[in-house]
Amino acid sequence: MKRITIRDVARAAGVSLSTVSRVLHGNPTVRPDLQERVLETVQRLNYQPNRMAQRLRSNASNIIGLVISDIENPFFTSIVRGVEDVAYGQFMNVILCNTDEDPLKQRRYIDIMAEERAAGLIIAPVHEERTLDSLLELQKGGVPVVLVDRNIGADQIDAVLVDNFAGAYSATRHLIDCGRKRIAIVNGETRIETFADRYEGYARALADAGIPLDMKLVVETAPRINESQQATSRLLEADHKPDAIFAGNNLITLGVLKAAKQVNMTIPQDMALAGFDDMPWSSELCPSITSVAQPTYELGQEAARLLIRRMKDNNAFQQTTMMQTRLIVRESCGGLKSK
Amino acid sequence: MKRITIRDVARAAGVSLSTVSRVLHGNPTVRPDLQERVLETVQRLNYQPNRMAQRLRSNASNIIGLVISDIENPFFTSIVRGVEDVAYGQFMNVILCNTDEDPLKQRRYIDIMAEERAAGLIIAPVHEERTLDSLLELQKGGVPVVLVDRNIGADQIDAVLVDNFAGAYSATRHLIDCGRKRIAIVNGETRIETFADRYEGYARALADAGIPLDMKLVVETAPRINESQQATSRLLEADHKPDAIFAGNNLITLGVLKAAKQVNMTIPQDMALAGFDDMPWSSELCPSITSVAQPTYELGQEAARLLIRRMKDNNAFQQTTMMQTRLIVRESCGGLKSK
DNA sequence: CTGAAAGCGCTTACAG
DNA sequence: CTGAAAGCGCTTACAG
Repeated sequence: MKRITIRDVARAAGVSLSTVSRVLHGNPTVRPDLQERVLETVQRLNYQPNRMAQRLRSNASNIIGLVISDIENPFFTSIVRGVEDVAYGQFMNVILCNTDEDPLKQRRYIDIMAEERAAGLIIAPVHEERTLDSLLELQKGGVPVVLVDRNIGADQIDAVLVDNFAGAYSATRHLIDCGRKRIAIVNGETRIETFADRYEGYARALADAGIPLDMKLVVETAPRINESQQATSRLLEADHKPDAIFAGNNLITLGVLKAAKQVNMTIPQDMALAGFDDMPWSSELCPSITSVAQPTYELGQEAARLLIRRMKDNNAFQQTTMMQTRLIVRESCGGLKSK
Repeated sequence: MKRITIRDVARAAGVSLSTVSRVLHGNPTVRPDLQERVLETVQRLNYQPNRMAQRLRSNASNIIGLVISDIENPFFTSIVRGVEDVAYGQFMNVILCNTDEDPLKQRRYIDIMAEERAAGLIIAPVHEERTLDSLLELQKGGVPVVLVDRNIGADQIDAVLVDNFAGAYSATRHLIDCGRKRIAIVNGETRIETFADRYEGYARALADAGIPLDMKLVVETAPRINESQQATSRLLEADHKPDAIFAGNNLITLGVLKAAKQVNMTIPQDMALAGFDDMPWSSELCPSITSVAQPTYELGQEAARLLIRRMKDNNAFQQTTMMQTRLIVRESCGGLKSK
């Protein structure tokens, strides 16, 4: 099963390696008849260049690496679509890696992208000691990098971010406006920037309304359905129950719903619920869920645009794009309390 | 920004290239003191081998390519998790590509995987003239291939499949048992094997119950929320409405729900609904949805296992694993009609 | 046990 | 306009 090489083509077409290579790269200095003969031979032998060899020489590829942290979170898959749609418009291909919030996997995938000579890297990073350094190194090595969704403290790397603080503030404020007093937060781990920002927004909204922060109402959990359901169960079985929950993302929202059902609490009567991420099913849930919509697809698009911009001009000034969220009010918080 | 090469290491450590290479590959014939010196130098210079060059020579990688057709469909992302978990156990990395059901993109990604010298390929293929051939070619070229979810007619390629026919049959049968007479199907395009099988299961269940097939109740749509919502709207605004709908996948189910709400039809009173794919939110919807659960995670695991098996023994007999579904009955079909 | 050399499949100055 | 040759960074027989 020997592969056809450029040498085979050259021999079959009766020309030199150089000529074949030139034809393949659209070099115009080749005599038309030779060009045709080469093209015909390439077809006939079904020759496919060996990219390893190509890249060993010239170091380029048309692959964009996209590293996300949870493939099962629709937030990220929507970003993927945004990236892909812009990338395809530029004839780039997108390759995806899922780190699962695991610094080890992240490191492996960053290495792979470097070694595969990706044309660029878009990453929703897990913060970890060496992450920033390795990204900066990658960038210095000629692979443009764009951060998406999570700022790991670099004003040296282009980034596309969401105003998580403001989003969480608006949701919490809404719960307060609905007359809730004991507002809990079930949140992802605050070692992850987005969740830290959401916590801050929540805390600030409470403070601004003169509601003291009760740490018994602050729950941190892995941002997944099962884990957050269990964490919420513990919260709801404890002594002083909350009369409202702000959920840190869409998976946590589902976890909270399941936990509430389990202990027979009715939403919004017994407890209000607002959550981050608006999903296609948010409006179809029982009850429909008030949620903070993020511009996920647009995040992906913008990240790809920034990356391509930097691929074209590696000296471009660093740019951070910040996008706002939108609160979508539905049934899960009850009505507003009239003043 | 010149990269450190093996030559730099050799020079710095005062040995030959060969020796460095041997140390890096754990070749035991190297004197311990030299070995240590080399290792120390590698560390100090932060040397990372160039994979392009490595693979140009020895053709191996530890990357499994995983090609799916819709990154936004939770069915596929759950498969991804299954593949990853098994792959990591074998120290393989997984790289994902999203074809979007587009034969062109699929072709590009298959090529990329071939050119990147992936150690193996798992694919949920879009059926298209050349797909099977290119996969067979890849396999002959030494890259093991496993089909997942979709059989494109190859008993020459290992495959992990779901019994879509039986799943669709059981859901349709259930709707019949609930006393429904005018049962529609809103399905994905039957050019895709899974949807074709589901259609067959639906049709057979009707036939077995002596209910004539009414082609006005057979709707084909892109298997996405918006498209299926629109298609369902047209169905529900037409003359003789259905009294039940069988939805071809989880995204279509959401589309049907939205369409029903739009025309003020109440489920299950005005119309029953059962759908393929059980999702975390299926139980929280309004009403909770009767659905056909697929072993998604297990599909991914088994696919990875088959792939690794073949990587170890390229002469293994072809194997097809068929998995069954499970009908989960909830509120959306109303109660069973007692006989 | 170690080094010099060939070669993987390409691209690209360099001559002509 | 075209070819011969060098070289990308490795690995691996082949000598010693």
